Amino acid sequence: MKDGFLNDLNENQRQAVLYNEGASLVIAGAGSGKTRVLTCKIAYLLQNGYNSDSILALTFTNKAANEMKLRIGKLVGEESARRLWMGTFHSIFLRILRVNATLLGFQDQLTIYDTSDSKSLIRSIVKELGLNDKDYSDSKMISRISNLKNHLITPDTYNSDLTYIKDDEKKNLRMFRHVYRIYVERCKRANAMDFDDLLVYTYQLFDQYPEVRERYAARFKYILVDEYQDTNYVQRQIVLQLGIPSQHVCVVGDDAQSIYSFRGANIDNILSFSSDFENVRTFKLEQNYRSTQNIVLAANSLIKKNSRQIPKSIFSKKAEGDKIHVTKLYSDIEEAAVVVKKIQQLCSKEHADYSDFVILYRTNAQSRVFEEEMRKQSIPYKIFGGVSFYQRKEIKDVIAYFRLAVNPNDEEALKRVINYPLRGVGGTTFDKIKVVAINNQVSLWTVLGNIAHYVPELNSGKQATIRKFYDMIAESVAKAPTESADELGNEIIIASGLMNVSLPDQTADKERRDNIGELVTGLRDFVTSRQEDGDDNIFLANYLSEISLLSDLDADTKESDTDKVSLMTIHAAKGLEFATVFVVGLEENLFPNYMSLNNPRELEEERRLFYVAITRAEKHCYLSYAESRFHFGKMEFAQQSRFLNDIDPEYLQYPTSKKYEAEIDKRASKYRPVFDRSAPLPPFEMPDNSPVTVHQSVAPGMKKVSAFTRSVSGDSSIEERLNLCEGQIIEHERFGVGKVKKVEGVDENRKATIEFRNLGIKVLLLRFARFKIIG
DNA sequence: CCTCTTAAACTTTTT
DNA sequence: GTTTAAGAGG
Repeated sequence: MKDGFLNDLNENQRQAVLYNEGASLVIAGAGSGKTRVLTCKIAYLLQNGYNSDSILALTFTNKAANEMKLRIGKLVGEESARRLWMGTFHSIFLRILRVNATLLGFQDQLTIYDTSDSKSLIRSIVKELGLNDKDYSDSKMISRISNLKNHLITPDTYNSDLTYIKDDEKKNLRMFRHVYRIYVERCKRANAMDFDDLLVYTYQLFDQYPEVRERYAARFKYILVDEYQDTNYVQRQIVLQLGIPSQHVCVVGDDAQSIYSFRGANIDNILSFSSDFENVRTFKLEQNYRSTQNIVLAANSLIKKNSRQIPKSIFSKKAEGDKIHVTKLYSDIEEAAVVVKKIQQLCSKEHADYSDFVILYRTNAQSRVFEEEMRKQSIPYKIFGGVSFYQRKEIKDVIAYFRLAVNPNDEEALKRVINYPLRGVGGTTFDKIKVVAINNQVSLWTVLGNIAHYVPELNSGKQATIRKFYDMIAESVAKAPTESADELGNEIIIASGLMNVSLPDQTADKERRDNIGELVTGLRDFVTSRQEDGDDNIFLANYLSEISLLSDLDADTKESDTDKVSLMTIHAAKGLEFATVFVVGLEENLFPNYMSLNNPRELEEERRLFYVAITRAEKHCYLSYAESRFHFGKMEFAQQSRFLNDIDPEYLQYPTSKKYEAEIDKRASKYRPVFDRSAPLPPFEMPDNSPVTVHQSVAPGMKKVSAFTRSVSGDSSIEERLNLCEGQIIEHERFGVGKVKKVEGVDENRKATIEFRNLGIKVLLLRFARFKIIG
């Protein structure tokens, strides 16, 4: 196709697309067609001599990358869009590191540690060093480490800098440097990288191997970066490493929408871009094509309250539109009910689609009440974020086995499944193995492979179980490089015994199995879709590196998912737009969040977050807050957010009419919280002649018995119990009445298989089991 | 020595 | 309201 798409651009947009002689900075206000500029620019480059694989386009979310690929595909054809190097910083760098990480002392099959893996490793290290986990909490450690990594401060640098060490002394974190050093060592020994490592090691690769850097710098003839205001120090450095030689770099961003400083993002990157490159041309996109004038003006008046920003004046030529509605409610429950009702109304009256609506909140925890209300009113909805599919326990279990097949040195995966399903390798045994591994500076896997040599004090039975586990994993390791991902995946699920585990709760058990089934389906889909793309050999390693960087936001939207109300955090909503937006929970301590109240910089970030929220709206924007809300399972009271006062009242509409107040009041009684939850409950009465005893409270010193325990008067003696025979009937303290099916073993190993009336078959170790022989 | 039950602690936002 | 650490029981 011709470059007809240039005609759809305004003057500034067109100039930004056409200028490709040197570095350029595009300051793009909310809704100003930023994505359009990026996609058109790439399409233009492709039509003017650049190949797909010579263009590098970096984004922050997979979602943004995929959407852009789709739009470029429409302009220039899917085939060349697919071959672009377009993706998140993390996924692109993983792709580079998978080829080059051996130079940095890694083996070729890298594992990615997600945040929970990192935390779990930190906890182990803190424990091993004998530090208390209050001062050295995993969250504190991980954020410190992340911060250091994002500023390219290695453990070596850290250890040789007295200012850091003195600072730690002052904060009573003297041992932190050891935690950091060991953490990095252990990741490396496990052949694993965390999210930050993907950036740090890429930087180091280019820094220590100039020929590698030159190769990639030459390959990427043009580099584009989306959301540049959200880049951190190391990301900026890598852009410099690759972009300085050619100067063909275009970054796009909006300082007003910088909302990731907690992750190390630095607004100054966008300000210093002009000095990082030569003769930078700057383009400003100030016309908002998304929202009505009222929304744009309201947002402008809000952001003006921030001190640091690049001057610009965003305007809209759309209709004036509604004012922004502000609603006060009694409780979080009422807030949910009113918002959902409003959506229903608008859908029936104005024939809006469900997908025109989004509910935005500050924290994921707020989604619950809305979810419940949507269910109750049977309105289709879709929650983004929160607990991702891949974060579910059963899925992480399966993935851990997959990870071991690809990289058996993966310590966190091994820790997770060495005793799941239960095989009798508990904490004590595992600790022994770990101590040996640390002392010998080898991985856990190495110890397991030669258990008799490393841990001779383990009895032969334990050694045998461990050898069995080792052989099972070793078999999958052997097959991983040659067998297709879906085949091997299925084999592993069977061999691991994960499907033999059943949960006591039937619904939970079914859900668990369904989820594993869904994972298997997903794996098969992944393999077939890759095969359709012409890749014949798809291994578990490919699958893992694909999913390790996926978040739930990226979950592919199925056809059936189209017409639904969206629920998400404001962070997740960046880059999206909706006809009608509800921003909920506008209360002090929640939004702005209490964590940021003491720090003016963080408070400004919260305000930018609010700015992002409002500017998602095309036509209607509703703000609401509740005077009371459940938090930590307790009722808490709140005041309206200071941010509501930051918007020029000219653009706001408070519902002041008498009629409205009456209506709210009427509804309120329905949702008004019950305040006397703490009042004493009436005594719980048990039916007469029940053998069940209820202990509501236990006097100090008394043995505690849980409620509803069937009391057995006097167990049989140990001799009687050890002489138990087949066919006898017993009554167990907890399990109730059962019949002895089988007795085996001698002396202290003597066990009985017993069929209980209510609970089915159990095996009891007679030395320990407490029961009474009743027949 | 392992496993189940109970207690405590915690939640900002994400690759 | 939910997930992880310590204690008791088998």
